[in-house]
Amino acid sequence: MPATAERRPYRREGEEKRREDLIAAAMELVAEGGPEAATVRAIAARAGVTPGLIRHYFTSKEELTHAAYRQVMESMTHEGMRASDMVPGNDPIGRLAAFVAANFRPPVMTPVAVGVWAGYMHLGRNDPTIHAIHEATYLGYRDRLQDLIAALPRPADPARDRREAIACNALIDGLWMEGGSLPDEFARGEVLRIALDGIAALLGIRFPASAYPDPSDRKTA
Amino acid sequence: MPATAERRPYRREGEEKRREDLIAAAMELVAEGGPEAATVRAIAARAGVTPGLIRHYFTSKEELTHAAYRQVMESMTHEGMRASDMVPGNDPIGRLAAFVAANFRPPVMTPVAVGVWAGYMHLGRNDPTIHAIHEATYLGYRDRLQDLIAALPRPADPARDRREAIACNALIDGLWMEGGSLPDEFARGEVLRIALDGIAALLGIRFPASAYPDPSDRKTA
DNA sequence: GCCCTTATTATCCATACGTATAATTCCTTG
DNA sequence: CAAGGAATTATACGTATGGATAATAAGGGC
Repeated sequence: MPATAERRPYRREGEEKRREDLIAAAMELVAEGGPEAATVRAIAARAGVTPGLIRHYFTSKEELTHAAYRQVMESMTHEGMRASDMVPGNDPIGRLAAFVAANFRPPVMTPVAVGVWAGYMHLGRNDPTIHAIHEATYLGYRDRLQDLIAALPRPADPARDRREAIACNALIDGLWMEGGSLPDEFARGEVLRIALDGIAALLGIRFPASAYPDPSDRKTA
Repeated sequence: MPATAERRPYRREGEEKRREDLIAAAMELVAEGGPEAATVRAIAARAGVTPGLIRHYFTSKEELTHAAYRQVMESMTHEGMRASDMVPGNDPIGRLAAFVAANFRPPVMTPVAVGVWAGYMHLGRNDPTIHAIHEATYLGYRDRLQDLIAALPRPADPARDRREAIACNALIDGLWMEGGSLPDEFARGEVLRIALDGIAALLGIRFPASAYPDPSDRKTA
């Protein structure tokens, strides 16, 4: 053992940036290889630090991975709500279309997001915190969708709205999963087009042509 | 250390039974806690043997878990095909309804099946064997669905059939996931009813009342 | 009823994991 | 420019994992 054991040089960073970097590194690794690939050592290497630092910012590795999971899930819901809230005027169909469309473009429909979701899905059955995050984001999403459906210009029927929200949510989930995990399987804009057509059929409405992606991308491969 | 170290007594079993037991044990553990819970020691304990025996029947732990995964996936596809093939006469709508219904009852829609599916889903991105099994069962399922849709009594339109098969597949997937992982969230038969209504809306058809579950179970909670 | 094959158990090994703690170096404050 | 504190690295520990090998006993063939 040489006495000249060189110690790795480093820079001090703000707490916020370090936490963000570690969460981002954990997200990437979970997306790539599932939760079991997001080891303390791998996360640290990806973030460019040494493993010990993780426990300086998080009381345990679990806390870090939970934070990463929550961030992915919340970002997805927030994207949809933000898009629908941006539609001006009293336009229930336009708001619904915007909400749907947000799910089928980055940053929501990406291999990373789908990978994280899949990697954590089964953990919710054993980990109460994961389960709580999953339930909160999942049911919150569906409730938001049901609100948009209930606002459509037609006779009120809460039981029907519930069933249709469940169906639309399932359709969006399935398409999002396929489109995000097999991006080369579909033409540009194809998944969104199928989603809008499907939701219109499920609800008995029509979306305006402006809600659809550019027709030049509509090729069905 | 006592010299009377008692060796565990055992019975010799046929190779077939031992393999089945080990696969079943691996399936259960994957369903309960994901692939990382299916350790060599846990599988052996569940099957009532000692860890060394696994390597006597399988060249590696991977080979065992792949066998378990393939068995779960193939059983799901076979259930749907078997149900639709059992419909007598030239009855495309009845065959489609039977295919759909098979997905929303045991042994297809169970927490175990959904757990195995979720546990292995993300592994397909790195493990070529898992990916091949996933792709074969997944696309095979969708092709089967598209065949049933193409057989409906209406003008032929392959491009439309493809889009509708993608949409129906996504709807079934999403509902199957929800219904299997949150069984207490839905009334008996509710998921199947929503699925049939949704697919009918997506395809512009109507299923006969006989395709639906017993009306006494239709309560919407 | 003995023996021999082999199914099964027991033990060992190298590795990787999460965590705890000690040692250092960067940066700010005066 | 000195000093102290905190951010970061380095090292060590206990445990669990998958796999390899040696020891044993169950049960069928003669």
